[in-house]
Amino acid sequence: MGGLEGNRKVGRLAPVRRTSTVDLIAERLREAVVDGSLPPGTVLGEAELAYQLGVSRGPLREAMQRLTAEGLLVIPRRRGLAVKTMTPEDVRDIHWLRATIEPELGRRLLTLPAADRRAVLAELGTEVKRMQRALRRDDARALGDAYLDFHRVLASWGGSVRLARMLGTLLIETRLCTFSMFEHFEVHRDLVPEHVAFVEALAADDGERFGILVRAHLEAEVRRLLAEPEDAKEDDTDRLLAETPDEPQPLDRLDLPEGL
Amino acid sequence: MGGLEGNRKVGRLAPVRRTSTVDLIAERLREAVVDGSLPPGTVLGEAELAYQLGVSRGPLREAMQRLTAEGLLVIPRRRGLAVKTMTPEDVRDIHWLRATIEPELGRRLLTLPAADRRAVLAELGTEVKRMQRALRRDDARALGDAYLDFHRVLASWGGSVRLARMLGTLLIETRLCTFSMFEHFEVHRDLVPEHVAFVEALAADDGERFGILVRAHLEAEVRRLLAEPEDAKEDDTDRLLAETPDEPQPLDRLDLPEGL
DNA sequence: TATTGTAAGTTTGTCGACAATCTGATTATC
DNA sequence: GATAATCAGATTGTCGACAAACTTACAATA
Repeated sequence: MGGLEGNRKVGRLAPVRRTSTVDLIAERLREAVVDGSLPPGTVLGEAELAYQLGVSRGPLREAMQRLTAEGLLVIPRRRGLAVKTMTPEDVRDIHWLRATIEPELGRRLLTLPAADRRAVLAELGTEVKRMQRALRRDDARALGDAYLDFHRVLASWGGSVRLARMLGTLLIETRLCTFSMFEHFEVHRDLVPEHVAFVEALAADDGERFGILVRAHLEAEVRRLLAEPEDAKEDDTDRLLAETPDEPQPLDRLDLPEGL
Repeated sequence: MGGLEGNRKVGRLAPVRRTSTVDLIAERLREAVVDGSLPPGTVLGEAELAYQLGVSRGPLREAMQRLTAEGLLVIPRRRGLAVKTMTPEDVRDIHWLRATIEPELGRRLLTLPAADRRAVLAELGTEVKRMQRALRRDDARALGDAYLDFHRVLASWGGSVRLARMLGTLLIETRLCTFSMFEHFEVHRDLVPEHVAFVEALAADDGERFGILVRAHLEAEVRRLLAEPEDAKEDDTDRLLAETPDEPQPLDRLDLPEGL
């Protein structure tokens, strides 16, 4: 009788979460992208990468396709894989999209039952505290991670699987924007008070104010990221990546994700 | 001098669009999904499908991963690939998302320069005419195709690559909703006047009205699709697919696309 | 009769190998 | 001296094959 307790409702076992190798590789690659071990413009050979991951090239190539569909990787012809370098246009696009999505998420959050709403606010509060601790330690990396998790919490409670997935990708792309524009993290002091204000607005049931604050934050981020538009990263890796033409692509049909 | 004319600006040749095999396969699969040759719940073996497409299993598996990331396919463990069957919850999610996105697109369209705006209206008008012709012929298939293209035009002029890509996927998913709920197309008479009204609202610069109309249309679509929630498609293919549990999945972390 | 155990068959998941292609540099020619 | 052509090297794209895992059917037992 001791030991395996808790299976009171016998028909309701939690399903076993078995994850495939491709999933593991994809997750590993995403981690590497967000933590900066694969900076934008990195061009890696498949054989080398597969060896590092301890898998064969087959599953790796499958995972690459997954990341490509998410827009985090580009696959230049016969040149392995490259982490996407975000252009100023990408920066604007990503942040504009987030500025459209996140206020909507806030609005949806406020329609949740009271218990759930308390739970969300608690989770958000936890992340803000993480941000505060990171700021005190001047740990830009930890600050950025907590920032991502804060917005991931927002996504996960939005009630839409698709939107959550999309915002999750957008957040990784946001991180790529930072890496594409600057060489490394920098501590961003305004971030914490801004997010405290976000939580306060939500706690006060003021979805309108939340939206305004979020939009202001994101616009400020765009300005900060695009402050010096020209001198940002002009090394050779970018030119290799530029094989994918960003400007002259014919605008007749950009309907579906196709390698890009 | 005859022959190859038109290269006046010599430095501005259109880049050669070379498409990889994986791209071709992925596009082919998407076509098959939208035209109904791969109905929701279809479980196909890799070898069989690869043979039909005339390729090896390698590239096919890579394309599968691409479609999986888009949410059109699910990959049950060791059971090949299955076209996603949309649940009522999916139907609501997809249409709610579209109801959030498309009004925003309309608003953005109205900020375009006059010339572009005329071009959009022209393209939209063309699609509406296609819808009208299809309706006169009682061709539900053609009507549905024109419907998709109408909204694709909307997406392509929205000024956001990411949003365009996302709406493109959402539209295919919309088609999957139809296939998941009904056995086949049905001619939908209200569709044409509704879309005429959309174009009129845009032509009148009334983004507000456009948004209201679009939301109304999408809500009506949800009601129509979920009219008979129980008797819709209860064959064995669905149960096979149900290996991916829709209800009892632990809701702790739904942050990133992982197979699902 | 229902349930469990066993076994065969089929299919996936993974790996290794081959060939086509691209890159980069070196050489020859105008 | 600069441009074009050639050649070697390396890497991707694709295919075939093997082993593990899962499914399904059948048989045995309680």
